[in-house]
Amino acid sequence: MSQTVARAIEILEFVSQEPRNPADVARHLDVHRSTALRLLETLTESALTRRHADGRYGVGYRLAGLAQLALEQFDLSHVARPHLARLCERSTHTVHLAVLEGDRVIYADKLEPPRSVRLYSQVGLPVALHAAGVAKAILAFRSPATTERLLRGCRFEPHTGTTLTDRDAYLAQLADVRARGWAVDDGEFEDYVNCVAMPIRDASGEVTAAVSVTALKARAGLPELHQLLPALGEAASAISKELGWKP
Amino acid sequence: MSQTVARAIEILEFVSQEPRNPADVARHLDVHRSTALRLLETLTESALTRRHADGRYGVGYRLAGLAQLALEQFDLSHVARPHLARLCERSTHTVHLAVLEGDRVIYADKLEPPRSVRLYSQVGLPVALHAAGVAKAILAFRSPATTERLLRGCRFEPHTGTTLTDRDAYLAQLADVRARGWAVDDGEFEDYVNCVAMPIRDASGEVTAAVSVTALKARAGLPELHQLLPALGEAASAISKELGWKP
DNA sequence: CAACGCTGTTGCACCATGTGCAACGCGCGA
DNA sequence: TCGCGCGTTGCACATGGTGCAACAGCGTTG
Repeated sequence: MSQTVARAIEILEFVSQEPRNPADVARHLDVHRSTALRLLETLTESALTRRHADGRYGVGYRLAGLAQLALEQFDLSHVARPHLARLCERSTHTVHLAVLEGDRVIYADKLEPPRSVRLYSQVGLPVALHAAGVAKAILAFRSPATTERLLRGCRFEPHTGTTLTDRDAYLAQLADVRARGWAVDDGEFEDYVNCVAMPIRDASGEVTAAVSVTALKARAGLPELHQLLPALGEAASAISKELGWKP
Repeated sequence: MSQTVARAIEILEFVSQEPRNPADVARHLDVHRSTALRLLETLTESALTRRHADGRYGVGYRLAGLAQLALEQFDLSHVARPHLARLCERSTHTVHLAVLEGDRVIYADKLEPPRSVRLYSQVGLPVALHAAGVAKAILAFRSPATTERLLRGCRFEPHTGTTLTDRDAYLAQLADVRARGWAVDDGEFEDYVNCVAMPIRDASGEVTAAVSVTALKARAGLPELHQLLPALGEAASAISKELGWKP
């Protein structure tokens, strides 16, 4: 692991939220002002960041350009996108696509209905394996060996009153998910957000992705989200079939 | 300038074109295999890159996520986008938005009509100041001092038979651009590509951006592109007005 | 089937680079 | 006018980044 590269990446994350001046960046990284400036200069030279007229640094156009250039590498997202859009429109809630990547489950796409409250999730960030519906929807359909390996680094930290903090209880819930075909997040990561999730299968029938419908409990609780299971199932099934899955 | 960060960024550029295995990355950077692997591991840990099942590394979802997160920082692109889209549709050619950033002119947006031949330009990359229409459209309307400063690092390298390699001839052409209000690239960077460009003004009347219509000479030469000057002017003017410019 | 070449991986010594520091100038606010 | 915070630069040095050696695995070739 390269400390210097990790710092540069953290700068990108930091200034993506909003443009920041070099002193803010130095404080955020807990490094000297001259160190922050040198890292910013390197990122700016390649246009991943840019210096605004007021001296603050924000994200540069090359970040957008690289994302655009690499679009065709996000093949699953491409395939899934129209189905996610339809599900988002039908459900009027936030829809996520998540993928198993190495030892993590990462959000691969996110669609939000117009005028919705922004949820915490961001494309590219990993989920809390023990608390996220999409993670349960994936882990439930993996081999016990794989599930064990993925959970090895999981500390079952309590986030809310409903977070599962006991490994055995969690594995029991995965058995339920396997039986019924869908998973939930019952305010386990944030107590005012819940979701329902279903696995996506690839051409070999393996589960390495999942799709979910997420809402504020105040807007739609689990009972309302349960009504959306048919639509969620249709989306998950359509994506799976387009990936080559034959049920 | 941080060599380590620059290497990591070069890896991102390299694998954005297509996924690559670590040995390819090491060769590309001219570093040891273990160095390449360590840099890739750092990028992968933060999901800027990801490891495919076949061992190759491609771009990761976090790159897309950061670009999405930072969307609102590209305010000029937002303002310009609808006008660029209309111009692209009307002209049926590639449309670029470029901005002056520090001592460089960088492509900020690019729209291509369906089924068009891909041109070399990429969002986030700098242009050759002496050979690009958008650069001339910007430099022509900057103060002589700024133009001198920007051209200080310019070596007027010949790219094609029509590249301007003499500084004084270039400055004379900038005077023409100023007089008539638009610039051209007459196959100066690539001999089979030409364009027409116009400056965009901000609220204070300053020129820090430009818009262009670009085409293969085989599809549309300068005479055909000249026909598009009214439409180009409308787009440039509409964007300028939306930025607060009052003519 | 053995040999070879290439790749991925890891631990480690070492050196090149990244780092913080000091100093300075500037701008801003009290 | 003064004090403070920030941006910037040159430099000494500490540390992290680097290449190397060794190993295992895999695919190809003879």
